[in-house]
Formats: sequence, C-alpha cells, structure tokens
Amino acid sequence: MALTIKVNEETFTPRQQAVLTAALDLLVENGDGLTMTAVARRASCSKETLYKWFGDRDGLLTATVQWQAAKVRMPVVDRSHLNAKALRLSIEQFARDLLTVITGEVSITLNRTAVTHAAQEKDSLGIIVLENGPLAIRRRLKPILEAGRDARLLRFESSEDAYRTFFGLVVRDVQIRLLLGDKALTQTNVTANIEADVKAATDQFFALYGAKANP
Amino acid sequence: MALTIKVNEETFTPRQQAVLTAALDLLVENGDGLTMTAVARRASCSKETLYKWFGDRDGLLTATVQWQAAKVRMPVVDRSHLNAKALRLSIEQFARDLLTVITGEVSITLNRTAVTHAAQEKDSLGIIVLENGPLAIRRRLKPILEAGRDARLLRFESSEDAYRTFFGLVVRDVQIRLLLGDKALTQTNVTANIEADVKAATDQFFALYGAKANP
DNA sequence: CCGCAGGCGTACCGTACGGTACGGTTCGAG
DNA sequence: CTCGAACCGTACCGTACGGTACGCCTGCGG
Repeated sequence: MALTIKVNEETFTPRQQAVLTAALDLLVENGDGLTMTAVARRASCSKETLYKWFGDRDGLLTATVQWQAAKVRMPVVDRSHLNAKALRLSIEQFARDLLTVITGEVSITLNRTAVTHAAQEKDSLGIIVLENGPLAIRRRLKPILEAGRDARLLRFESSEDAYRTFFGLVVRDVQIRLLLGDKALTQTNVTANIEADVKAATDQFFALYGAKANP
Repeated sequence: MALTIKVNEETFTPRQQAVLTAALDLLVENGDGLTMTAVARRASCSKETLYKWFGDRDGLLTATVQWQAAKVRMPVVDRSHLNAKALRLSIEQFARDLLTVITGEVSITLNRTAVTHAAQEKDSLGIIVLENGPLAIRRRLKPILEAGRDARLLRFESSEDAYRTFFGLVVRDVQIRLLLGDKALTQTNVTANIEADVKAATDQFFALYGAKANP
C-alpha cells in the first residue's frame, strides 16, 4: 500500500481532502514533525479512521504529497500561432511559474519531505515530487521548445539539453538555498525579484538558443 | 551547544575523528537513521563518551557535517597571469569540481541531512552546508570572474549574478533530482557525462559573459 | 604498588509515537 | 423503532531511541 504510486488522480472524498489539508498544514507549519495524533486532532477525526483510509503513516504522507503535488498545474500555452513575441511570452511565463512554484512555502515543504524520505531508501515521495515538479514542467515545455525550433525561432540539438539549461538559468541556486533554510533568502526577498530574474533568465535563454545566436 | 556554529576548524583528536568517520559512514549507508547506539557500536566507544564529547545527538550531527564539509576544498586557481586560455581552464575546473562534489555520495547525504534538519526549524546544518558548499564556491569563483573582467575577458554587471548563472548552468536539475532519489540519474550515469556537461556549461557561460558577446 | 582519570560496555529510564482496541454517537435504510 | 455501518474520542500497548548511571578495565603519574 505505501509503495503504491498512484498515477492518475485518486478521488478523495471531501472529508478525506479535509484530512489531507490538515496534514499538509501541519507539514508546512511544523516541519517534519507530522504525527498521526496531531493530524487526527487537527482534522477532528480518529486515528483509527486515518489508518483505515491511508493504511499507515507513509500512506497518509504519500497521499498528502500526491494530492497536493497534483494540484500544481502549469498553464497550457497556445501553440497554434507562434511568432517570436508569443514564444518569448510563453517562455517567460514558464520561468515565472517555475520560480513562483519553487519558492512557495508548500513546494519547499513538499520537497523537504520528499528529500527526507529519500534519505531512508524510500523513494516514493521523491518520485511523486519529481513527476509533478521538474518532469511536469519538462513535459509542458518541450513541445513549446520544439515548436519554436520548427518555426526557426530556436536552435538546439537536443530539446532535453535545452530544457535542462532553461531550468538551470531560472532556478540557479535558489531552490537548494531555500531547502537548506538560507535566511538571506527570505520569501519576500525572492518574490520581489522574480520579475527581474524571469526576464534575465529568458534573455539568457534566447541568447543561447535564439535563432540568431549560436550558429 | 547544539546551536553553536563553529566558524574556524575545530581540532578533533584522532579518536574523535574516528568517531566522526563512523557517524558519516552510517549516515551515508543508513540514510537518516543515525542512532547514537549505532555510532557507539560502530566506533567501539560508549554512548557516554559520545555525550561527553558532543553534548547531544545534534551536536554529534553538527560536528560530523561540519568536519566533513570543511574537507571539501576547491583548488586555488593561479590568478597572476590570466590569458583567455587560462581563464577558460579555470572556469572549466570550477565546473568540474562543482559537479564532482555535488554528485558525490557524501555530498548528497550531507545535503539530505541538512535539508531534513532545516525541516525542523533547525537551520544550523543548513548553514554549514551552505557555507561550505555553494558559498565556498562563490567566494573562490568571484575573484576569478572579477579578474577576468578586469582583463577584459569577461563582461558583466554584477559578479553575483554571473556566479549564480554559472551555478545554474553547471548544476541545472542534477542536484535536486539526486536529492529526490531519481533512479534515472545513477551515479555512474552522471559521472560519465561530467566532462561533456562541464564543457557545455563553460561554453554557455562564455557565450553569455565572454567579452565578445553580450554588448 | 596505589590511586585515579579516561573510557568501554551495558543495563536502565523516560518519553514520544506508530499502531490497535473499544465504547459511545450519529445517521441512514428498512 | 431497530439495526448496523461509519466514525469519533480516548485509552492502551509495544517499541525505538535519546539520554543517564554504574561497574569494570587500562594506563599513567607519583
């Protein structure tokens, strides 16, 4: 049960979603100190119900992460008419969404939880976060990049490499520093600079992969 | 005691270093399941000694991370005669060292431990890892970058931005994926591509910040 | 040889927490 | 009204682990 990876969105009853919300809230505020008793108390339900619904602590954790991670949805970009301006706006939007999500408190908590989990030979949470984080972005971004290449607006060999470079240019050292609790990177400090960072990253990406550059 | 951040390298007796080595080994193999009893047994010492030397579990953890992290030393690059070729080699070397360290098993373990720690309002380990990881690299790289700029080989406004872009270009999504336990990124899989990745990142860095480009 | 400091091994304690059991309550079906 | 399913609250159990106490051994200064 705990090892099961649910690929398609599991339907939770509203009551169950309330429990998951409580669990997520506790996770965000209390860090990793998520206890079954605390969840039960916060959600006003009995521990027995928790165990009946989610199997064990890992099942509850997995369901919470899965459920929340699946909520993060990147906007779909119109791919039909793709001029230079539209492409740039799309890329910029991706950068903005990526940075916004990654610097969010919920995302930080989920990533921390998954990393902690991965430190105990249990990779299920890591896979979920990966699947709904970086990999989701990759799935969405790649078609855009390839459309841009087909339209002679971008130039690259491997869309995989282009995506990963984009990721690096946008995220830089922000995520790891946030995960490590760098006080110099307060939430407000980051969000204030998002627009400038997005623009800079997009500029750099086009400098590297724009049709004019990089012959 | 546990909150103390030791800035200068604490001198540990050989016996104490053996204990720290045992702790690190356990950390690497057993993930986060580091128990005082296990350390004591592995190091053939008594728990009482552990507590006498390190105060509490956090103190031992901090000492271990601190001691190991301080071992990671970036090579100092000769800054005196700086032609284009030497600069490029220096940058490349930094990229190589950064990737090699970050993908190492010990580094992954330390980062995971620090992230886990940071998920419990305790940021001491995070600060240590930050200080000896990204920030150490920054301290070493910045002078090189600025020397390159002074020599008209590089062109950038802020050396801080240049460093962070470099970090992003080199690390990309490798570190977070390793921390999350991505099976698709096996150790060997990464190390095999390090040279190619290093060259690509350096190329991109010079494309963005080389004197000829980016007017 | 004596005494003692440092350290090993082990037994022990307290607590926190995962997991279970059970009595009481609500609510819908028949 | 009755019955049973679902669920709440709570008490309880077992265990793992952080931290402490203590007995024993070793080595060394006097």
